Amino acid sequence: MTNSNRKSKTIKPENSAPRKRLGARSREQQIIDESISFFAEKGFTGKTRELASRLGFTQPLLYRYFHTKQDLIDRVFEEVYLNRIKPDWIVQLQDRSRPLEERLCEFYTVYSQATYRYEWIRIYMFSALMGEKLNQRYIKLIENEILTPICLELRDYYRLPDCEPVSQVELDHVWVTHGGLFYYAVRKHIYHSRVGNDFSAIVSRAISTMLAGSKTIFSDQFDDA
Amino acid sequence: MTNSNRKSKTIKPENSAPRKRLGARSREQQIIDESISFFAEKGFTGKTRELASRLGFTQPLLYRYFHTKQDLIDRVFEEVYLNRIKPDWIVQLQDRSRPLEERLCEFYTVYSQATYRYEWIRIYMFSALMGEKLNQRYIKLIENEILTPICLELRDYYRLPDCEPVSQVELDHVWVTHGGLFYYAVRKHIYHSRVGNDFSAIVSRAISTMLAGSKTIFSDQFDDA
DNA sequence: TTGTCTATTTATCATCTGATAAACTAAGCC
DNA sequence: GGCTTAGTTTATCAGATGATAAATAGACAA
Repeated sequence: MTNSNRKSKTIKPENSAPRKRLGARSREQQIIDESISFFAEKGFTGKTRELASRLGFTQPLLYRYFHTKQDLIDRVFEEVYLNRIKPDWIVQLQDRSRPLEERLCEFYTVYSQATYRYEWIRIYMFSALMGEKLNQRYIKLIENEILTPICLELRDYYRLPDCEPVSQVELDHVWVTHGGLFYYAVRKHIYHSRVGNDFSAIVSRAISTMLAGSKTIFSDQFDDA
Repeated sequence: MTNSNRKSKTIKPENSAPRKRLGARSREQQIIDESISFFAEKGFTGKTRELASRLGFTQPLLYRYFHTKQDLIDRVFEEVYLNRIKPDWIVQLQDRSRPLEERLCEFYTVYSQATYRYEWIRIYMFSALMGEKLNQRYIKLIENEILTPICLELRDYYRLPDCEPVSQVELDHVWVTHGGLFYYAVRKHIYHSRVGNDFSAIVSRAISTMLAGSKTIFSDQFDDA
């Protein structure tokens, strides 16, 4: 009865491909690549059999390359979170020989190209909802390596003193713009919503608005100092 | 063997509560309430046995009130998406006898109180990742009932003509602020991140910035008209 | 008290799903 | 060819999970 609907044992001559046999290295990378795409679409409750089916082989083969499903998921996390932010971006961001508006637009262009992708955005959100610690570490990284430097550049832009540490108020304020731009990717890849197709123009307008309108917010930080 | 770890059959005198017996109505509402909290935390792959355990009764009882798990999830969706946006908010938003800045701040205060909650934000994001159609309908509702009116108020604010329909550029621009504020709730409830505790002040600064800095963005819409 | 109704539990099923062991087979080497 | 190595499949397990049927028991009425 279990065998009644299995007829593939001996009858497989019409299958054009005899059977691919990949080396361990390339097979492993192939699995990781497809897993990113697969888990991005289905979430981490996606079934191993369906993943294997997409890869064109049977489910137990996955366990030759990854001891458990969680091991595979961890590798996917690594791939998603690791080396996303290039240190050079922050260096460029702080190059005061160029206009801040230009630097910010350029930064968000390269940053968005690296992260505002279907796979990245969705895996990022899935893992955050799961309470993954990597996500929280990543947020701290963004605050320390990106938003805090931006706050300091804004102080310089508004010709304000730069003695005190960046406050939560300043941080929250740049988070609004940062989050607003990130939310473009959420609308596109998670909500599957219709969005404007010229993202660099959206960035340009958002940055221009923030610079033109935030002076008093940053100034107020030093009123009673 | 199956029975070896079951000792609750006859021995249950020490359990203080003998056994609650609720009416159908109140039990059903109790299940929905707890389900919202449960699925918000675990996602919709949360197990029915764990949900029942939280409710203090056994798993099959769920199936007396909801025919399938999906039925229960659908009820949770309804509860989350239904009647979130009160028509009066939009009426107030368009009351030009009051300053726009004041109206926008007030709107985002009531709007955030209704939606920027742990349960709501998480269920919203889980369902969006699942590709729920209700989510896409909700986004359209926001665009039509909230963001488009805001764009029209901004045109009035900048004393621009109000003849053409609201463009995608205008919409995308107010989406940045709207999304930036929404992202505050994402950081708080999904990333479990440290956020400023005075959200109304954050709203106030974001609105003030947008109004002070967006004039050229909206004006440019009518340059070549 | 007794009886009826229905809320709740116990027992159980069928299927799914992650994981393992063993059989199979393609590829390289002698 | 025959041998060895390693990539792949087949068969299968054990536990989890949504769902159902039947047994149990609290509440209320006569």
